[in-house]
Amino acid sequence: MSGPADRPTGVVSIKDVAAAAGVSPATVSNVLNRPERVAPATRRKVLETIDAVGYVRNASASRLRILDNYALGLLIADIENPFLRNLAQGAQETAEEYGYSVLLCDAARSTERLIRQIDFLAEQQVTGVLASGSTLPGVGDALDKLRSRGTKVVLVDEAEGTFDHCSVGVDDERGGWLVGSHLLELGRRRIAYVTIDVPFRPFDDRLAGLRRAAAQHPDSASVEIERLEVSLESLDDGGEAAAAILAGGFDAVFSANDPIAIGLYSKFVHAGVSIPEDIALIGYDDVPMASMLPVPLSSVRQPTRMLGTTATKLLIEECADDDHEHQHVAFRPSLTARTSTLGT
Amino acid sequence: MSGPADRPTGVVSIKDVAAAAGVSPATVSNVLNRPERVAPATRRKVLETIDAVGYVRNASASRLRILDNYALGLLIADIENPFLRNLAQGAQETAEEYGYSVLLCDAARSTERLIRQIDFLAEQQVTGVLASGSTLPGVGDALDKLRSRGTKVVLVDEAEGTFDHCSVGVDDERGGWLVGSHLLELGRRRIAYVTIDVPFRPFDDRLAGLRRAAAQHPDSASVEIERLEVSLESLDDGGEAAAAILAGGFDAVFSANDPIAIGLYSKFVHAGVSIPEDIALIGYDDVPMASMLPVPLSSVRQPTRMLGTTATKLLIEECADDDHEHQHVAFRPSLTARTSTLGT
DNA sequence: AAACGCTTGTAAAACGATTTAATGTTCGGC
DNA sequence: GCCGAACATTAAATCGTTTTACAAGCGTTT
Repeated sequence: MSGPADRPTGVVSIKDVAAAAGVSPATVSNVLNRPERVAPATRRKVLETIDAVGYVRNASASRLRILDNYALGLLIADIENPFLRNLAQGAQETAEEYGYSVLLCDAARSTERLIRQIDFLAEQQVTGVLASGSTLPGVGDALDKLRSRGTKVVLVDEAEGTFDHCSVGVDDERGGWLVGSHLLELGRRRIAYVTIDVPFRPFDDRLAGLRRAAAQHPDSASVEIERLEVSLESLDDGGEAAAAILAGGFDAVFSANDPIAIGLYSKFVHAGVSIPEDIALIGYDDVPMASMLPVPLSSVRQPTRMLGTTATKLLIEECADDDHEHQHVAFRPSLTARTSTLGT
Repeated sequence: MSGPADRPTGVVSIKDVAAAAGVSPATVSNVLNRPERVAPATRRKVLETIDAVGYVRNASASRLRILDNYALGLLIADIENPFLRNLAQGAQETAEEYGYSVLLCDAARSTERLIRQIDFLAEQQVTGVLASGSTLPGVGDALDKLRSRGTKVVLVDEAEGTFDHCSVGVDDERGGWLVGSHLLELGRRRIAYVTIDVPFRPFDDRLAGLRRAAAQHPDSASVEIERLEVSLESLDDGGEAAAAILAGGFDAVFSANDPIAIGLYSKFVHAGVSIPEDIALIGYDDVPMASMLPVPLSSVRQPTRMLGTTATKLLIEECADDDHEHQHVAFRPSLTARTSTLGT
């Protein structure tokens, strides 16, 4: 499958183009970067030559000279997480819109890899980084080091607001509160909160919100909330949790994310429990699958895509503006009530 | 949050380190790249200095000089697709293992963006590219151009085998055949194949395999196969398809992927149809959710992760070896039978 | 005709890391 | 005390692109 006469001899540089077009390298560079500075006839000839010899700009050389490469790093702790994935897509799109290129890094749940990716981005001299997972051990330090070198950093999925950087997050406490209010309004009183067996800030915040809703309830004395755990490694095997819930006489289950909820749903169906008559069930994240279950699952939706676009805009603004005020934006989650809590 | 006295003045280069350590830049470089060539005492001092001044290697400068940067591009047509996502993870892991860094590019279903990403990778001078989506219009040409510049390219999710590159894929025709054989063996005769409304090679291959299984059946005259479509944009709204299936008197449904199958499942449950007594249901891809449904879904599992690792190994081998024989590896899918076809 | 401005084009010096070839240094052996 | 080998270090060239400062050409104005 031979194209035109192959040019096996290494890379073709701007000098080769210059020679072939009978101009100087500087002119070729001008054609590429400030076309208005070169006469139309010359410009055309150079462009033709570029096409003919198959020249492609060497980004390394360019960046070396330029110093700002208009590249952003997008640090995703786990691309399997739909929250982060949507966020990444919003970020990618926005960056593109503003003419920035994006280096997408997935740490696949490994803290160690996340830190390696930070080092990688540092070596790549990206202008800014959009980072998730900053609360993982060691990650915050690595990001601080990055920032001290002048790289702009915006944190995502982290609503705290006292550090010297921008951040964008969702108000998880409010999300939990929404769920609590919803369940209590429906008359549920014994609520199980099912979460994972490793500490994870957002999940804890959701529980706090749930508890606040309970405390605010007029009949708060009658409300009971219990925290249960499932193993992070085997979400689909929430068997013990399901058993504990059935044995515990709960009339509602709030699970810290949708996959857990769906696993529980399946267990409940097998046990002959009807949702929501016997037990109301609600998840978090509103994954596409939630609305597709036989009993559509109530869930809390987060404006993930917008998180990504907003964070990216903040980051780009910080990269462009020298005097820049750090901002902390917290988005509000919204509850989508479906059959699994409302009934039909 | 100030660490040690910040060094706001731009980047610290190898020269700065050299000056601070009282050696020449060459020595610093040697410490970094061939530590055995420098006396232990000097080495230690240089390393300390690097740490003290916070030096980070400038990848652009390094790559410019080196020419081979041991970087691979990972071109993913759609990171939402679990098949490609798993593949990407396998690839990433393997690349890491061999000391290659990875530039992960997600085209988010846009052909135009995919092509831009190819150009981006070309400018980055990556050594090789692992590409999906090569059958999309224009992508093949862009990859050819890349290859003509000397970049190694391995195709994924593409079982064809006559071009001048390696490729790795799954035998989709066989996958369809497995499903057909399974359903026929269970006594099903009127089979609906539900796919999306845009042409997609792997999905068509699955149908072909299904038809072959039917043709091979001793009682092939009694077997009926019909192809139905759902809109790509609204998988969860396969309402018409579900209605058509119920009206059509089918006793089995094979859907081209799991999300479609799960959507249909939900519709069937609402219509009071029991699975698999009235209609057997089987999907494709074996997503985690498949086994979590109240009626666990039969599906076809592809060795996606291994696809990624194998493809990456081929790519790296091609990058390292000058004389390299192109290979075409086709993996075999396997059927996981669950309640949705077997019953209890 | 001299002076000026405007348009095009170019030579040459960066950018930071690597590497080759050469220069110092040290030290054991005689 | 001298020679050569082995070791440690370095000066300088190089990678490809961008940019600054300048030169050349040419038309217009005075």
